[in-house]
Amino acid sequence: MTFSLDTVFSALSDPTRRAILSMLLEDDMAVTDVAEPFDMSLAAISKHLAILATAGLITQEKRGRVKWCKLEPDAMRDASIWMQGFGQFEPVNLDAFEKFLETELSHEGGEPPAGD
Amino acid sequence: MTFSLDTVFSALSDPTRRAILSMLLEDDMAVTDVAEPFDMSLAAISKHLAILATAGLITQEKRGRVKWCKLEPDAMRDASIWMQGFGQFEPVNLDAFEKFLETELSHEGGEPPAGD
DNA sequence: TGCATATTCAACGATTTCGTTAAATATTGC
DNA sequence: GCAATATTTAACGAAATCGTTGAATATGCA
Repeated sequence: MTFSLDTVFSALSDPTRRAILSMLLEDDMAVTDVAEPFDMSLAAISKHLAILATAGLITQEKRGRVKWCKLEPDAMRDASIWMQGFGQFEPVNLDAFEKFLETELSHEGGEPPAGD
Repeated sequence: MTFSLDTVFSALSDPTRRAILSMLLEDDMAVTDVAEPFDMSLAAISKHLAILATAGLITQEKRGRVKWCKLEPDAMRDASIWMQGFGQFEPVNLDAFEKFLETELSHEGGEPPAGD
């Protein structure tokens, strides 16, 4: 499944939504728990989550009365690649490079990425 | 100079603006020439360029009565790094890696980039 | 000086975005 | 069934976004 650069970049342009994505990096979370640290109504957070879901950046699965939010970083792939087409982002790409190698090594076996 | 993720992602969320950035990948351009392929008023394009400039994604320099627009891909650096923090976007990072090496080599002498 | 070219500014309207509050809808568990 | 919990929906308002048109403003050139 692929999502438009429009919706992905637009979703990422809001600081609340970026903060939510960072939180989900740690673990899946229920809507209420996502909302907790923000000084904003639950309804507002619910809408932010809907926007993230539309962009494909998260998925939501309802178990019982709780809706769990799960990060889907693959949705950033196209956007990330698009940006990479513009160049090299000089000094810090050394970090990116290290990270690159790191992941390459950790993947050693070359397990196939979960299909999307 | 660093620009906010808010403004960068927001600037990138519009297809017209992304198209403009792609055009500028080829060469610097005057405002009128940027506008030419679009089915939109010159004033509208002028505003899009202002948004790109505010985000740091382009710079504009007036020479005579012509304002030249220049791509500033470095402004994407922070945003790109932020995204990389979410993962590795597997297959295509090989391309990114090749590009990385390529630039490393082409920089061999280490010419200082024009200061900004 | 005066006209053409290059670009922006100002005012406007339609639409979207971001937040609010209050009410609706599930779902759980006694 | 009833109360508590989890989440969304609806209606609203303020502000931002995206485009338009028409008038300014600079600059180049004969």
